[in-house]
Amino acid sequence: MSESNKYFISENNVPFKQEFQFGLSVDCVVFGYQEGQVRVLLIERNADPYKGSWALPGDLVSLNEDLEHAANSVLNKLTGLKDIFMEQFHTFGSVNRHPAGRVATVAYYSLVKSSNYHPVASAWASSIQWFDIRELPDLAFDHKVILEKGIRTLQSSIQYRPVGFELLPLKFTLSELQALYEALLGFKFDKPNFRKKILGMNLLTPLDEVQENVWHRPAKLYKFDEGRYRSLRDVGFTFDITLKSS
Amino acid sequence: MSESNKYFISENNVPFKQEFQFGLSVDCVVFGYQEGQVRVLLIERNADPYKGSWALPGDLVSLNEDLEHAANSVLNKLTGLKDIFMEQFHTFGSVNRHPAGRVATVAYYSLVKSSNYHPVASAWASSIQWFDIRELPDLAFDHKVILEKGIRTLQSSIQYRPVGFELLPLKFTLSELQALYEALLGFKFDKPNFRKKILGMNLLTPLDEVQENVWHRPAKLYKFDEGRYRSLRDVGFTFDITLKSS
DNA sequence: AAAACTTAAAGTAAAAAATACTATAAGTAA
DNA sequence: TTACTTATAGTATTTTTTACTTTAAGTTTT
Repeated sequence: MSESNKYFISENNVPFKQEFQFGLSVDCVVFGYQEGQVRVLLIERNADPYKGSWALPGDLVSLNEDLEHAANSVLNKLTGLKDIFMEQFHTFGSVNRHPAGRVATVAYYSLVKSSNYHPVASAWASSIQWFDIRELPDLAFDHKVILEKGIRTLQSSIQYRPVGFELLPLKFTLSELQALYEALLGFKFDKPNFRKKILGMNLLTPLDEVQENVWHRPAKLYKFDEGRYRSLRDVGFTFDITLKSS
Repeated sequence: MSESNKYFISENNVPFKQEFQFGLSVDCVVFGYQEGQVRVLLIERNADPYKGSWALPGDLVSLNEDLEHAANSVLNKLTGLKDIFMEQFHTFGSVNRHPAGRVATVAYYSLVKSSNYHPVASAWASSIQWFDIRELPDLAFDHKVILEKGIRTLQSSIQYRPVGFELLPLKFTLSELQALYEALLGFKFDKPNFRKKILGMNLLTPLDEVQENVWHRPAKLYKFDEGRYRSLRDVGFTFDITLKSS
């Protein structure tokens, strides 16, 4: 490539040199939490390439579209989900990752309460399904690699900032919060110590209510202190706690 | 965009729909450490756009080139630096970030001992210079934003894994290590406690040598325990220590 | 109604770590 | 010899972590 015309622009203002023949796509790793289970949202492709395969929701970005916008609009187009906050975590750009040409993909992830969302397959998704992250099907393109990196990113992110506000009911028990952490991180904690750790963060406000309709001693209900939650999320903290012992 | 020909490929196997008119670039944020100072490597552009401006070393990726390769080869082409391990940290893809068309850029960062490297301007870099990260010039494109995100990424990364092996001389004093941490994080530690914390990690091997040619009491020299260093880097840890008190 | 069972939650003792210092040592420079 | 500078050991207090034990509050079974 000669330098002199590297940035040459054609008359209709479209660059046409070989450097401008990339495709750019976004892929969304949407994690859904419900009752101790972490799942990820996959679509079944109804378009080539990889027609019939499971894949992450994703698509090519339009030339006049920002990345964040593309991520949300693609997700909406394929699944009906709207207004989901997604965070970029990595870009995958191997030369041969896409059969139709050179396509780099920017991957986003998100963690939502799956009971709040009811995805509906549309566009070139013939079906759509939550999969337990421990039981994944084969995936199109390099989506397996993307998804695995997404899982690692999720797990490390929750060590440095609080989770739960968007995932648990408004009022919840400490055991429910513990189950959430255990599902996300994949291991168990000692119950009394988990309680002390969490309570010591001043993150929770105890309520004057207890569980109902349970066949054992009802647990006290808590809610998040929203101000404290936000400040911890922004400042960050370190969640390190002993593993299982019970 | 109609679905039927979304992945249509022309006869010479080049996709030509509007989705394949992106440019993709890489930009390198190379941090250099030397004697308590953290600097970043910038080039002065000798090509349009932004000719004459300071910028991060970076360029468009070729169609048949992987991202990591592009990052290293661009850096080498512009600065002469070779074999620098760089880590991807974010992709910037605003619609109008590049005047020549739609270009998304994948940003990489690295941290090296600057005395080991002697960058030489070449290709479309008319000059090259290390800048103290606290005194940055105006930058081309959105490089200021990229660089600032790079600094934040660097600072948070060193809280979760050890640094220093590649940045300090083979034999170093605890004060030199402390100066490194203070420069990277931007604040001071209590000296005795820093020593205890670091020594308690079993990361350092004490040597039977002391500093020479200093006009005060010579400090003991240490080296990194390479095995321990690697395992801490892989497993991760949390470096949290009290701020200044001296 | 008592006993068995299940989960919640408080408490506690020991160990480890963090914190804020003080004191001392080992050199150079005046 | 004295002042000065930096290194480094030490220490006492507080805080946190860890690994438990005990007690409480309910339901279900007998």
